[in-house]
Amino acid sequence: MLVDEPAIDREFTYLLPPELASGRVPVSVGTIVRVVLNRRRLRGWVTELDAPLPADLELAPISSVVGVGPPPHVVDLARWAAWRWAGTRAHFLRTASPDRVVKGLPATRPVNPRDVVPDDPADTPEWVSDAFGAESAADAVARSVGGDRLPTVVRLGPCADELPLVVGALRHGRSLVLVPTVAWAARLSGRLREAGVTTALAPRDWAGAAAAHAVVGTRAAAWAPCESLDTVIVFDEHDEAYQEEAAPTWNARDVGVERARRDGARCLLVGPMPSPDALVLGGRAASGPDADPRLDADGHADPDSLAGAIAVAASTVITAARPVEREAWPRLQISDRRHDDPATGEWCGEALAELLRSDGTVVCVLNRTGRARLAYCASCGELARSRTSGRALRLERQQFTDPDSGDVRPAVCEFCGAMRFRRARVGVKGVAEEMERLARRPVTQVVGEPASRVGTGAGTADAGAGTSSGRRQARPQAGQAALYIGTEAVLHRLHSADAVAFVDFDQELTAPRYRAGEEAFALLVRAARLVGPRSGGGTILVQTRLPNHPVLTAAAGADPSDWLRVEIERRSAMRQPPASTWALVSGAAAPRYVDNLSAGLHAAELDIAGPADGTWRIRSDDQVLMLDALAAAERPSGRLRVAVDPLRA
DNA sequence: CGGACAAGCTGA
DNA sequence: CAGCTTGTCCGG
Repeated sequence: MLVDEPAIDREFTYLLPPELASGRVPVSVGTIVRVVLNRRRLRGWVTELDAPLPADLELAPISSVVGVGPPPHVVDLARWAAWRWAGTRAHFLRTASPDRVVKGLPATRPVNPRDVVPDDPADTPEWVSDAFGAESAADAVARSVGGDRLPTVVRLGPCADELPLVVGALRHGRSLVLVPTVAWAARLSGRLREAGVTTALAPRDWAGAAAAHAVVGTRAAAWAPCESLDTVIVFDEHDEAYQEEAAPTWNARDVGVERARRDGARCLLVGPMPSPDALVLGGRAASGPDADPRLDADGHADPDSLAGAIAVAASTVITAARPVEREAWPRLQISDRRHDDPATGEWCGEALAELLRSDGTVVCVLNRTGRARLAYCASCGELARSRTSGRALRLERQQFTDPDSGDVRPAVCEFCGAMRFRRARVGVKGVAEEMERLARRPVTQVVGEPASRVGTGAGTADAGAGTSSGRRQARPQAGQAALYIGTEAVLHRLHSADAVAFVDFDQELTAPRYRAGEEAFALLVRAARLVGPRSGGGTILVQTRLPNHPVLTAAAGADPSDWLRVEIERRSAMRQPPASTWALVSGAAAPRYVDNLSAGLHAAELDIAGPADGTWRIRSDDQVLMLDALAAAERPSGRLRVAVDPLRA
């Protein structure tokens, strides 16, 4: 058995007294038990029955059987995840276990889809049938080399209804549906129940998940105790909410993909923009040393075949017809700040001013961080950016510093040759006050937790209430029109608006993070959900000095494929995830752990850099080799953090 | 992790 | 040298 103490990542053997073996809770792999280890009473999981008896050792008995735990295949999944994110099994088994004691599971009945899902193929859009229909090219490739069914990537506009896809899946059998937010999970499970589907909202209804036909939930639901899944669907698979920020930095989408692979289930990765990670998953069954059709005989990735696999996946993305996808996006209006009349204020262009004076509900987004970072040409208005990475250059004493290379060069505009630059400077408080004056109506500020009002006017901040069932609210109620300003949190707290305006989008587009473009796109997706579909007449307004940035072109045209191609090429060229696997190693024990790594078998093929700020960066183009090396290196005692492919790096 | 036990530091 | 801190080891 394994104790619930991640720092003790070792198995111990105990005796199972006959009276506990025949108790109310049957003992199997995954069962939660209580033991005494080194005078401490600890909870833990059974990992093996009839384990070999260690010689010359008096075994202690298990103290008690606590309750039902994760099923054996989930215990094994935890073993895989511990390898995949260089963590401990206990960490994942915790996530996979109920938060209260469960003494028994409801009986699993065979699923008859006709009984639980209204059969209305006439209402089923073509792209939904496509997602379940003929084997995709990627499937065919995988089968031809004897591999498993690969995930299918489905592009679904932000305002499209997800229900037909879920219903399509339920017609085939049991489904695990992952969504990024609790509100979304609650809404979807409510709709499924209304339709008569036996639904469990995981992880709250942990035991129910074992027998339900549909299991719906957020990140932790990837570990729900369901059996014999037919389909795993991940909605908004690009969403950062799926990834744990603390080490181990596991991602629920990836767990879902692996789970589907192990169950032989269909896997749909759905979202307005297929993430580069999803395309890699769709192109290779990234599933450890066991079986991977894209790996050579020694289990290592061939970069050429990986690139080919990504290309196959990209070309087999399932999409709705163009007009349908366009309808699922609101209009995107780009306000080019390079030539805007500065008389309307440093932060506010003509288009935004007009929007503020309108009588609709307008949500303004302004991330206050790094506000003094951007510099733009005083004569032509172009933003100063690195030619290689597109990141914003920092202006100091008439000189530019490239955040990547550290190169310093004189501040000369690459577009017009002028030598005078201004700093883009916007503070949220000042903007809120000026905005109120400009709009002649109260502005509600949404930053941290509760919404607070600025100024004196009335105006209610009915944020975060969320509807628990029914369709996403598309339009605000009459008379509720209001003006909001906030950090991106405002997009999570409100659920509908006539317009969303990004006061300074360049900050998102040029942020010094390799996922900046993806994150910027994700913001536009959130905004689109507030505003509603194209026919609703709502608008996303983006103030920018980069009006031709591919992220903006993608959202404006409701087609992210061109941008995605560029993004994947850049990630490959710069050896960023998912083209390369990274691990950040820090903590007091980090120096000794890195020593062990460099002394290991494949050290020559690892790119070890650091320490910078006490953190080492390990990198390899070969994920399997890298993760094997991380697992093989002995972990010295003391604090050690290993973050595999963290979001911010 | 946290209890045990050993080795090191301190103060009257 | 008792009393306390700090460090290392190890668990069934």
